Amino acid sequence: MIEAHLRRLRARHSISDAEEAAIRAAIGEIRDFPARGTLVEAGEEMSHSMLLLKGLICRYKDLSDGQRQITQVHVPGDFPDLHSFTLKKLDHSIMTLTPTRIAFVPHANLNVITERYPHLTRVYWFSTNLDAAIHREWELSLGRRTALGRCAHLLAEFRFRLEVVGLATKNGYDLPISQIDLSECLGLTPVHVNRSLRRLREDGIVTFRTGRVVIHDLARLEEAGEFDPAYLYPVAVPI
Amino acid sequence: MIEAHLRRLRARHSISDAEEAAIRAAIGEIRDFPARGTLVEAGEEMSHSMLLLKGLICRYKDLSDGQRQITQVHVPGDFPDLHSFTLKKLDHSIMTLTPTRIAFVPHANLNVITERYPHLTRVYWFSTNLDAAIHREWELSLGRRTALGRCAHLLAEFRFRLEVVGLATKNGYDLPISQIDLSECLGLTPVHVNRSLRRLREDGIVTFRTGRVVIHDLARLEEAGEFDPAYLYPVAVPI
DNA sequence: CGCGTTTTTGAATTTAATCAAAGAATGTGG
DNA sequence: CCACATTCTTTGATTAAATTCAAAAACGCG
Repeated sequence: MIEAHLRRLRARHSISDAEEAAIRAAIGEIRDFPARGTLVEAGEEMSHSMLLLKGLICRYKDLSDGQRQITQVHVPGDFPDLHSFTLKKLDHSIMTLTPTRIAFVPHANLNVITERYPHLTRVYWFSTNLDAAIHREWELSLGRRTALGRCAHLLAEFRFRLEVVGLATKNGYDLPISQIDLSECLGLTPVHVNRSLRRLREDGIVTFRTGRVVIHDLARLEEAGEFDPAYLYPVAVPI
Repeated sequence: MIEAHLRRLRARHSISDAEEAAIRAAIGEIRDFPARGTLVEAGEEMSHSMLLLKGLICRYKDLSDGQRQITQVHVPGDFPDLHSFTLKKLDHSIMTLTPTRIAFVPHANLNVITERYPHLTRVYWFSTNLDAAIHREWELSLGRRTALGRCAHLLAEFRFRLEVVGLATKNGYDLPISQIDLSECLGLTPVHVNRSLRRLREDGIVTFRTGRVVIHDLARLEEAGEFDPAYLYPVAVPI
């Protein structure tokens, strides 16, 4: 059930049996949610964090004219609002992109972890710092990459993150979201995303269609987006 | 010496005498650095974190063609690379923008804090989560705000963060950096930043000149940037 | 004072947004 | 299972925003 999460943690750190037991003990209710539903509104007071078991969700912020910026997309195994444990009120909203299954982890249980399991606390701290590293890479995309580069980079990032939890190969992965969703990640209009994707397709690099990403040439995809996975910390780091 | 840092922490959380002592005990060497110098190169292995006592520094990432995106600017009292405690290798570089004074905090000492001071650990975890919240707001700026809105928002954010540590008033603050630096924060060219700043000045909102920001109309500045300080967590949150 | 950097401005170009509308896919209720 | 409605994708034409190129003016430092 939380296998994807453990796999994600163990990709970077060693987790002892006692720590795994502590994680399992911290988990409360498990619930399913339909696609495109609000999970948390910005400013809401949180008393639990959510562990994503299945599906895709995103965090986003809106401007007053309705323009939306998705600040991060989460894949199974992620702990999308672990930061609410210390922030309490979130500065952003969270919604499902696809049907999802979520495990709720009460903050009281996370507090027990910080009191009794310093190493596991550091591992979870690392996890929120990894989220911040992804934010920084997106800042680079939004601020400096071209439309084509942004699209390529995002598709490469998703592939890499999904592969860590066994949901992608070198050749492709399921991504059942719309080009509108992509445009809200990329700071572009849906029309321009569509044109950029056409270009990537016509150049024989990648095809995104009907909820699936088919990669024709991974090397060229990563090159087009200047994707370097170092910011995703793929290597184990003892802490 | 670390008064700005304590002030910043205590703006949000209560710090006990024992915790303050633990912070002071964790501090190692203190050094001064000139303006525009590299403090850390991306990918470098870190064994300490840096506490900014005086001056301004930034974190940034470059593309291969030399384009630079500054992902965050740090003000006195900030712990700019506290995240290196868990990440070890940084995904970005760090440089000084102005002459600075920095206190080095060995990771070994931070480790002691996580083993012995769970509450202080949560406070520092909060601190890195606050950094991530700033990243998200910058993603919104870079992805969706207009050039004018980005400039206004950034100047409003700097004012707010500097006021927390007593370095800004409602009327202005020192900001001894160039328009080129601003353009690297904002994902714009220096030329366009210059034009946006002229517009803000001619509209009687704010003047940025010779290292100083003079605010003519704070309400209109924050309105122009749709600045809402909620993401900076100005209110105390018990954790 | 003189040199290098930064700021400022103008003109031309490029990129991406906007507007508009036709097709394709998806989901729903009958 | 089909018909219809809705949403999403795709394309073309036009407009707007920001970049690029160029050069002069101002500033800051040694």
